[in-house]
Amino acid sequence: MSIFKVVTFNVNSIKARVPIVEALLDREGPDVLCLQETKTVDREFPREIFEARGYRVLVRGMKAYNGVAAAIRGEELESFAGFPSGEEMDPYRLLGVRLDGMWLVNCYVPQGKEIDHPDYAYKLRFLSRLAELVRELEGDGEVLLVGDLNVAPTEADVTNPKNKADHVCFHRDVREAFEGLLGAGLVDVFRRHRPGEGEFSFWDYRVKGALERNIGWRIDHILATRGLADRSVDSAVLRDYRAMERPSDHGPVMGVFEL
DNA sequence: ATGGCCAATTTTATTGGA
Repeated sequence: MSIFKVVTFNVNSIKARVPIVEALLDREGPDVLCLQETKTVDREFPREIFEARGYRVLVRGMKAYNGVAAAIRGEELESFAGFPSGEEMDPYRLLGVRLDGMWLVNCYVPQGKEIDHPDYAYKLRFLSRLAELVRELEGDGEVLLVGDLNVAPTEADVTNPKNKADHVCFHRDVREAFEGLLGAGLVDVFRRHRPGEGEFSFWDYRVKGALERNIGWRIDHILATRGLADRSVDSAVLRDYRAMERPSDHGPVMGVFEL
């Protein structure tokens, strides 16, 4: 029996977040750290902060936008970026890594902009493909899907849900798409351990005192297939990192498993 | 209460984020 800790963190630029990510690695010592919105081309990614601490790092980044990375302890057995038959930007939003005993999937789902914007249709397609991918990967065993899914799945996952019906992160269609992931066999690991209200992972910079007043969204998720979810022992939002100097607008989300 | 923020690039404005 060993402890396996995963942390997912939308960094909103890896270069701007080096001190916070270093603190996260040193204090939490995750086995796997998945990052989104790294906003940095691969040759400029600060691999050294991970490698100096004994991690291997897989990156798929581009200039200014998007970008995902995974820091892992030990060797990946196999990896991929994007969907088998996907779209141009998908590889900068989806990283799959075969670890010992599971497929790890790190994703940054498109935000969608507005309900009538083409990006929202792309978001729904992305989530639909993600559910399809999960079903395929389940053929190999357990699947751990983490990342910024840009969906608050229930009314408990956002402040003032009543006026968010047409929001691209809360619209009924996008919540239905999230349900499609659960329908593919994934379990909301965070909710298994934290059933209460006011559990958020994103607090908008623009809302004055958002963190102190806890006005936010739970859009960063840790989902796992049943066998893995049954071995989870804890999950939490690490909001201290949102309160640090020069923070991301997201907080890291942690999941702990006994494997 | 979605902007008043923040980060990046096309930088002393614009764009995207959620």
